[in-house]
Amino acid sequence: MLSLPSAASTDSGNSDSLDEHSCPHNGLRKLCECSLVRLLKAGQHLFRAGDAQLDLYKVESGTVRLYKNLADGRRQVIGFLFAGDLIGLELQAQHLCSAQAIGSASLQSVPVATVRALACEEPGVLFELYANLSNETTAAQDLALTIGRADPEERLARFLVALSRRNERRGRDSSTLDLPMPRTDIADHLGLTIETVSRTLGKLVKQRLIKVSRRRSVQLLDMNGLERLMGGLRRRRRGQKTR
Amino acid sequence: MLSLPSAASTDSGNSDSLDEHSCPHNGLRKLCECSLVRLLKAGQHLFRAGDAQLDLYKVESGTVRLYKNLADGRRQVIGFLFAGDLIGLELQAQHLCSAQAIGSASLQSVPVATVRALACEEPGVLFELYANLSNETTAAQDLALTIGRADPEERLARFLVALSRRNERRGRDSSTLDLPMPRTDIADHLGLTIETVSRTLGKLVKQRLIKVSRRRSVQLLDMNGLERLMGGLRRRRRGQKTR
DNA sequence: CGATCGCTTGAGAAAATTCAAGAGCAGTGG
DNA sequence: CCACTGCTCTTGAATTTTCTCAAGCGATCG
Repeated sequence: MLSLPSAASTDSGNSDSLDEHSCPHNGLRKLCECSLVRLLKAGQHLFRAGDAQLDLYKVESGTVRLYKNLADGRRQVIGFLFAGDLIGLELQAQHLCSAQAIGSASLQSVPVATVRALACEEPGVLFELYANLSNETTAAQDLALTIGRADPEERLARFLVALSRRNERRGRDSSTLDLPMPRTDIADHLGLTIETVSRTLGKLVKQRLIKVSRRRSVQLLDMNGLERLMGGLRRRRRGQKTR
Repeated sequence: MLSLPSAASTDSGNSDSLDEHSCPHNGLRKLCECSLVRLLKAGQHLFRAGDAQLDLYKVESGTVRLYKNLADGRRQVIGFLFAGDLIGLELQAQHLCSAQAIGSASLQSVPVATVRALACEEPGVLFELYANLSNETTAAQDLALTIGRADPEERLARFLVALSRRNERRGRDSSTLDLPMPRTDIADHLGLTIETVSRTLGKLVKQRLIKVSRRRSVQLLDMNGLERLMGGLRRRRRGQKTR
């Protein structure tokens, strides 16, 4: 009864660093039926960390960034959510991340109480939410791997390939990426500075792995090369142990 | 009906960077009743990334590390699991992390099929698993913040405070920590090298924030100081923007 | 007691950040 | 249509941080 994603690719770096949800079927459609629409302008917050969680959201259009802050303002972008993605799956009493629109966005919202009620009477709904939350967990863990152990080139490769795979799953062109977010967001997502992001993108261009047009559009020219980078077969330096 | 953790502390760095699960009540107890016990020796794997997920586990004793690898062996430790923690909540077809015992450990295991069956007939079970998975997600996101935006001193502080809060929740002494994992694990968890971990612990000692005994036992001498560090009120350098 | 393993410490090297311009693009209004 | 202005992004040079490499130390175990 539990519909589990058969995705489960081979090894490291397989899953999306962006929260990814397949098109809702059965149960989730029902949820959408009782939803209200919420429109956000560029930069507007959907909610902030610490706010009570009142609703579960689904992105209809636009892009939303999820992020956390340290007390002095340093920011970690946890993920970018696109059309079809669910926000607020944690169902905690209070939000632990902030969610903010990049450009203008529209979302559907369903009160958490409604979600719970529906989940109680229809187990399929809860199963689907569970599967989605599970993907979110995986994405966050992959992000930790990316940030914790990959160098800037690898981080960018992982980020771009993740976006590409996402496109693929949605049946869109996997080699043409639109980056709706500014470089600051990419930097804060990958644990780098904007300068390093810029320079590193430059390196990828020089290696003919990608092509960047008008700053926000990226062509992936060499998928194999990017995936090799992403996997982390680092040209090893001096004596590096292979465990 | 959904029993949500009322935890939800104020802001950043609130939640545990270690997967934390309150004592199972109601539903989960039932799961435990149909469990088998599995014993692991030091260093033995419970499963590896890519293995089919057959069971859901609960740590009975000992410590387990969850980790991911890049292709060349670089490792990111996602978290440490202690007695009471659940492993395998993602319920994906295949494991996406590896799980390995640190020292010897014992675990209870329940076949995933059994979990699903129980979850179908008893919604409370699924709700509890959901809440636990939600905590795991939060932990992974916090880890991303830690690794992505905190300096080594802050990372260690966050790590130690997380362990302390965990102890507190379990009703144990929150200022005496036992670190069952070697420095390599801490380094791979926090995105540092063992040398940096060692030096940074030294700094914390010199600041009288902690005391280290016999390498694996840590006394937290100044909780406020540690929490200040953890929050990230960084002595700001030159002109740092405050957003 | 010597060996091994885990950890610490130091010195030098590499990498990413910081600071400071400068370039490219978009939108505005003359 | 074209300056003008503001913003984002890129590039360069210097600095800082962390990593790397290499010992050294201290326990624990045959």
